[in-house]
Amino acid sequence: MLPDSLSPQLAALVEDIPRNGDWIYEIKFDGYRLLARVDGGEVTLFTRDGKDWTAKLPAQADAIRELGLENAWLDGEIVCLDSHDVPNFQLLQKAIHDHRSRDLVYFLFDLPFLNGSDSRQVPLRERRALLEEVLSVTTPGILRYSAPLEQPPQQLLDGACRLAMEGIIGKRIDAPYAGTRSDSWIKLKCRRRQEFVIGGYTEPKGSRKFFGALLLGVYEAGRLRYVGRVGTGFDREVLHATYKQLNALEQAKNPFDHMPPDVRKAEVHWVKPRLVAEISFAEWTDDGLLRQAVFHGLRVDKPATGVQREEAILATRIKVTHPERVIDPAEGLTKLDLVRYYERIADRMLPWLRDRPVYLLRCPEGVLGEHFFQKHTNRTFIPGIKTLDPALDPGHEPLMVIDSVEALAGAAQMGAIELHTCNATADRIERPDCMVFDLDPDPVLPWKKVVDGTRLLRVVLDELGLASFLKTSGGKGLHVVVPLARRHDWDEVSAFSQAVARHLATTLPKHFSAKMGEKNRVGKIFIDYLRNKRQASTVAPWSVRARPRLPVSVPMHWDALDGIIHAGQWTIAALPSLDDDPWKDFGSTRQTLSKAMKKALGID
DNA sequence: TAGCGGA
DNA sequence: TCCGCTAGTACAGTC
DNA sequence: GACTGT
Ligand SMILES: [Mn+2]
Ligand SMILES: [Mn+2]
Repeated sequence: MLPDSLSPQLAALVEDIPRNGDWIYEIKFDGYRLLARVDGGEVTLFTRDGKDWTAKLPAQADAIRELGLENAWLDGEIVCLDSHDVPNFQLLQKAIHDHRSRDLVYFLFDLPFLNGSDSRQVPLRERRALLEEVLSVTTPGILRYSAPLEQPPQQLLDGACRLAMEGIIGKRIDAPYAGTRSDSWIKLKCRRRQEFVIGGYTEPKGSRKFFGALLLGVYEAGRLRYVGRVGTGFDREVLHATYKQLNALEQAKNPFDHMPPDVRKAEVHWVKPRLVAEISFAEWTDDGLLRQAVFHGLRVDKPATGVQREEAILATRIKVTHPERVIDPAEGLTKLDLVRYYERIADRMLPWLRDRPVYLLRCPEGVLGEHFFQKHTNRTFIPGIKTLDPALDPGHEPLMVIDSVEALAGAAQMGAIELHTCNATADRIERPDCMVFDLDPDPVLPWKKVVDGTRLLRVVLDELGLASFLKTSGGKGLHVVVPLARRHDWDEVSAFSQAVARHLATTLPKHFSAKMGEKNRVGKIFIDYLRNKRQASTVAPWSVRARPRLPVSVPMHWDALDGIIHAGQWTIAALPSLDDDPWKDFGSTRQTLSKAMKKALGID
């Protein structure tokens, strides 16, 4: 009997090409795994986790139907081939977004059920013969048979890596179809390789001479971050030569920004972070550490301070149209300048963007041209952008999330100069995780008054017991942000912020207004608490503003407040030092709005 | 900006 | 293939 | 009820 669902066989990750057994090899498709269920005339397409994608891929469903099978389960991968016939994941995402299923190719590689019989127990060799026969009635186009590659596996792997593909898949020709991860299917991944700074070494153990492992790091925002150790890849001679160089650089102080978690103080020697090592490794772990690092030599030609984590994403740099278009006539800044800024600032900015809806202020003709605000994906496709469950904003296209350099630069390519974020994360959208006070001064108010007013707001928040963080707006005023535990709902946070604004406007009516509108803030600062409404948003930290000179909203230390001379003081061309992060404690500050605070503000 | 329909 | 057209937020607050 | 600022 034909099952309603089928769990696909997955490949186990292995390090080495197997020596025993009969294997066939295929390229590791850069696409989505797709299973097809045929029952009479009815075809359903399922993703690896069982989502029904039939409606997204009508051309493939039709093509399968035309095979005229009584019933079957077919297994394969849906891909989009680029102009060189190489599967390209980005093109695939775009084609699916655009509903262009005709441009996609469904490579089929297995046939676990056919015409009433369960072929999962028959050897792969026979299943593939059946599959080839089934597909012989159609000319290869939308459906193709994934023919095994003919060269020896090592050659295949080398070739795949040269083409920047992920690796290759091996399958045992005599094995049944396992509905789980199994070692009869293996994946051989391309190893990664880059340079790292040596920040220390450990004592040798046993018969090992000179040192045990090198402690490696990369620079991130001016600090050396530990990424793991490497203890293999050197012969005795290299070991000795490296040791001599390390010895000369020994110092008492740990050069990393944190103590490496996996080394004991007693066994470690720190060195000045000057030496650069070439390392290959299997992959980055989710914690940002190296897996299976191997030493390949010292690099004498590279300065250590330039060593950073190299992202595979850099290979897929987005295409910038009209790079020379001047988007800011005041300074002659171009669209390419904007894209480069966002690429450069991504590491700093992404933590404030990931996990929450982002809204774009798009200015395709630059800061002086018409602009519009975009909350939903609509027709725009930005490579790498994530979409949220449409249920978060019913009756609309999905909301967007940016969590990669690629998507950030892609947004800029789409003419998005400003990025605004929601005060809540997508997973708990009804519980804001911060409260924003947007200080909007009368434009003619002397700057000193703005600084004084901002300090007064801080004092009030301090007295309530709330820590707050400061940033420039990039426009006329400053922003003060209070991190919150995700406990209160929008109405509560909004009412609280309004009460704070009212309190200041009541006690210091010469300085503050709690009412919107130009007339209400003559000679004063309007404390805009309306940023705390459910559908409102605030310009994100590190966002550029769509104003002359392209100013940036920059996070600041409170004790730097007096040094600020203008809210638009920093621009994409002139940023403060990024060495330290003034908001580094933001994430660990979780505060609740207590009864006592509300009482102090007179909220019932 | 880019998708679309029409020329 | 080229060209012109068009969509793209949601509020509270103020007057 | 229209208009405004964000
Ligand atoms: Mn403002
Ligand atoms: Mn405002």
